[in-house]
Amino acid sequence: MDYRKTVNLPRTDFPMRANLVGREPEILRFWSERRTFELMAERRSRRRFVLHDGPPYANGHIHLGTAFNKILKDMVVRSQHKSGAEVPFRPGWDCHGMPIEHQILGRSGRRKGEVDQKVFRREAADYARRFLDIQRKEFQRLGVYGDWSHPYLTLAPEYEAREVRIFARLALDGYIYRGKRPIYWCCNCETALAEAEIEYQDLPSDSIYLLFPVASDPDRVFKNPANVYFLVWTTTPWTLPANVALIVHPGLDYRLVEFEGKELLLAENLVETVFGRLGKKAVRLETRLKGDRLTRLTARHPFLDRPSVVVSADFVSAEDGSGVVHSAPGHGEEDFLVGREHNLPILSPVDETGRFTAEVADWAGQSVWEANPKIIERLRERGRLLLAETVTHSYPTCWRCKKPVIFRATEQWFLNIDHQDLRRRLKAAAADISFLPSESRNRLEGMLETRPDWCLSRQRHWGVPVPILFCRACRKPLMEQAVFDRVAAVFEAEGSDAWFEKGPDYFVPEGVACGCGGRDFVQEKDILDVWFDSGTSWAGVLEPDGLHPADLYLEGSDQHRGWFQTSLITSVATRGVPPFRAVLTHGFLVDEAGRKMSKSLGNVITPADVLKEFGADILRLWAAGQDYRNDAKASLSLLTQVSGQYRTLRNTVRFILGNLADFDPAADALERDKLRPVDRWILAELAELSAGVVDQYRQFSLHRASAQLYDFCNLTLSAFYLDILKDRLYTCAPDSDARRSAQTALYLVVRQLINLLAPVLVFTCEEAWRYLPHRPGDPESVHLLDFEDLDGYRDQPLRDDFGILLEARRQVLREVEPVRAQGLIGSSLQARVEIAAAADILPVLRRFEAALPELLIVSEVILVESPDPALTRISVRPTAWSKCPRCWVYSPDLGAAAAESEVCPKCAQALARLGRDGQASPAA
RNA sequence: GGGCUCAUAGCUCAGGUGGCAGAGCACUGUGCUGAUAACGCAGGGGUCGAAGGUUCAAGUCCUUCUGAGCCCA
Repeated sequence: MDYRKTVNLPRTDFPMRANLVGREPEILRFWSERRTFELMAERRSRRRFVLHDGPPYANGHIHLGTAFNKILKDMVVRSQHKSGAEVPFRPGWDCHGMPIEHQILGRSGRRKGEVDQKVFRREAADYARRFLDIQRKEFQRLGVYGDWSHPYLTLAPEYEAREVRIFARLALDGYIYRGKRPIYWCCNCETALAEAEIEYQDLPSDSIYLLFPVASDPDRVFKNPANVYFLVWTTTPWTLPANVALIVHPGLDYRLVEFEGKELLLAENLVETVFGRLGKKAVRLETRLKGDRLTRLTARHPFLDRPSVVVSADFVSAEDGSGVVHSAPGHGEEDFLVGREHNLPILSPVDETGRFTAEVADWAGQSVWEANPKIIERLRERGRLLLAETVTHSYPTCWRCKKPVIFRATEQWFLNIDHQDLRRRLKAAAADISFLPSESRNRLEGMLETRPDWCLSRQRHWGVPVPILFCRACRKPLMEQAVFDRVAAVFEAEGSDAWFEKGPDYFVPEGVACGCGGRDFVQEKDILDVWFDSGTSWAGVLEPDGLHPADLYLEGSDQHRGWFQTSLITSVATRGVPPFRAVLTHGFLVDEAGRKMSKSLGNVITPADVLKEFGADILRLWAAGQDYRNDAKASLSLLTQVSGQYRTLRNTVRFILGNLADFDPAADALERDKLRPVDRWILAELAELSAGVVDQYRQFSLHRASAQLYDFCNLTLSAFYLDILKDRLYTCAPDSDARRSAQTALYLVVRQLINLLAPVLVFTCEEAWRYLPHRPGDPESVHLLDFEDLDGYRDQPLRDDFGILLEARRQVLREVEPVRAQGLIGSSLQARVEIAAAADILPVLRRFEAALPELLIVSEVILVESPDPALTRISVRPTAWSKCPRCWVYSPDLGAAAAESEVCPKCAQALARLGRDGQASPAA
């Protein structure tokens, strides 16, 4: 007889093959039709969790890094939602700034000065909106939850108005000043750059050693000052026309050496290095003195008729150059600070295109790069050059055009980072923020410690204008509440384009006049740094909805110097509190070898590639698996590895669903105390897992949560629990307590698995949810279901017992293997196992003796006390019993139940219960 | 040059307060054929980046070095 029809084999329509590429769009349509995200957003709760979306730049398609960031946010948001929180999540876009301006100028071949700003701004806005739409669709395709119909845009009128109000608050409180100081300047883009807009590259530079003759020596530190020269090192010859000082290190030893008739002064410990480079010998003279004894000296400029005073500063390196550096306060941050301390003039004879102005008569109109070799040549002619060579070192470049930038002193608007002790308040605020990983606190604090004032102005077209009016008569800026209010009100009603379309009178309320009595004003032309746009998003987005401060900001680690910092500054300065309670940073995207992804290396993977090849859930599972303290590694082979893990998860779910085809949780579930021990045990394990995973989610530890879930499916379920359950599920009568006990446990297991995995595998879990037998009142989407509490199933004593049983099982399995290798048995059911148990485990084995064949998947187990109480011995041989043709377990009692029967007693009972036709007929 | 971080199996990573090197993937062998483009079992594979030190005992603590990454100059 064919007994196959009498056993309860798994049945489900949940497909083994995922076909994510085809199925995910269908599920997206389902969410859209059923308004699933809206229903999620409608949840109201005592606990609110605000993750504020850092706005990606509305330019180009999303890349894998953007996708990674958004998926991490989504998993955090969704797990918070399932933990019972109310989670408003409003995605946003950064719409102003250089990248868009660059694009639009580039494709029309125009330069900055050749466009009509009003028309240009309209084009830029269209461009930003177009890419916002593209990126929105791309994010949605990844299954990311959010209020996609109402994203925030930094170009929205109400956003701009709130930004202006923050600027106004800062200005009225005295944080904003206009000043001349050196800033990063891109000669190609003709604009100031913020620190966050700088990229470092290895580039060759001139490296020259030159001579500054001593001009005066009031303390007579030299015997023959007229023949003494400072030996000076620099890598930027073009800054020499702006030289006003030489800087020495106060604590360093300086030595006079004789070379070709001249006496040269340089750091003692660098003498060998310098003259070694030159390949010449220098003779050390007796004179030797500390740097601080040099500071009353004056030197003479090597080719201009100008003195160069000698000052000291700690930053002078004792390892590079000569220990004497030339200082041009208009061309360097440190030089500027030293210059300010000594009241030195700030010369900056370079225009916005990087050409010398008329102040530098000899090279006026030439770019600083063209002038470099000519300046070197001039030094040579004057006999002031000792050595010229080329070095390669890391040099700041523009993030947009990749050209080297220069330091250039110009009039700019700044935020004074030390006003009212702001720097200290920022650091104090950082102490109250929680950082993940914790190292990032150091990093942010270190940057706050040393950061210069924030240069807020940009000489560009596409941005929010610096909302300042100057008095035409006295040139003083008009900083008054009434004026700022008016500007903000106009922006709110008309957008910031009004600034460029309307005259100054439009923004000056009736009766307002300058302190000098002037009533005639001109508008500032510069726009605000785009980082000021996004740095005030807490005011533009969170505050209006009462969501400031946010619970979490979650961005790549580059935002330490970007968004985290700019947001912190504006919020602490104007509100006294940070805009976030916690900061989570993740690493950058690299390939398998840890290299940065780049077109030239050909190792770039795009989200579109992954979607086409694998599906969004695979990308999400990959993202969940990344430990965000390290860089995120992505490659084809790593993604293939991830899809293998996905298959394991999917198959586990599918197998369980198949065994629940005839199970109605409302009618068929058994009470906990009616369950078999192993079923109670798996629920105890499940309860433990759930608590662990929910806790990991709470700590945003996604990679641990996903690893725990995977291990549970793979090790606890697939390799053990599901394997031993098959006999009971397949061969017991469908409605027997033995089978219902297993199904009761399986139901809770798979329901919980689907739910716990749902923040990661948003599509697959939604799909699986449709195949799960439902309880009355279940929501139609798994994403509307909260995490369910299983603490009632915890049972540590039982887990301890199973710890012993599972260890014994491992030993048995190992012993089965050689018997199999000898060809004595195939299936483990052919085995007879004799366990001589050690004293410490014997009582537990005895207690579970009846279940041992099931747990070991063997037919016969003989348990005895070991002669050596310290040692468990296991022996395996083929059983002498016969195979039951229905359940395949070997039995001594085949046919005992009835004369015509050939099956074992257990099967006979099941068949009797099934009825005459013997048809297993699950009531599906 | 400064700050921070990392280095454990071919790959991805676990290894609070020092106590016999772990898991998954991959690989090899094998069983089952009632999870079958599945599932089970077993196995090989590591001088824990290098060198010193503390200790009865170091992947773990200390020092130095090497290499890599990020940020800053």
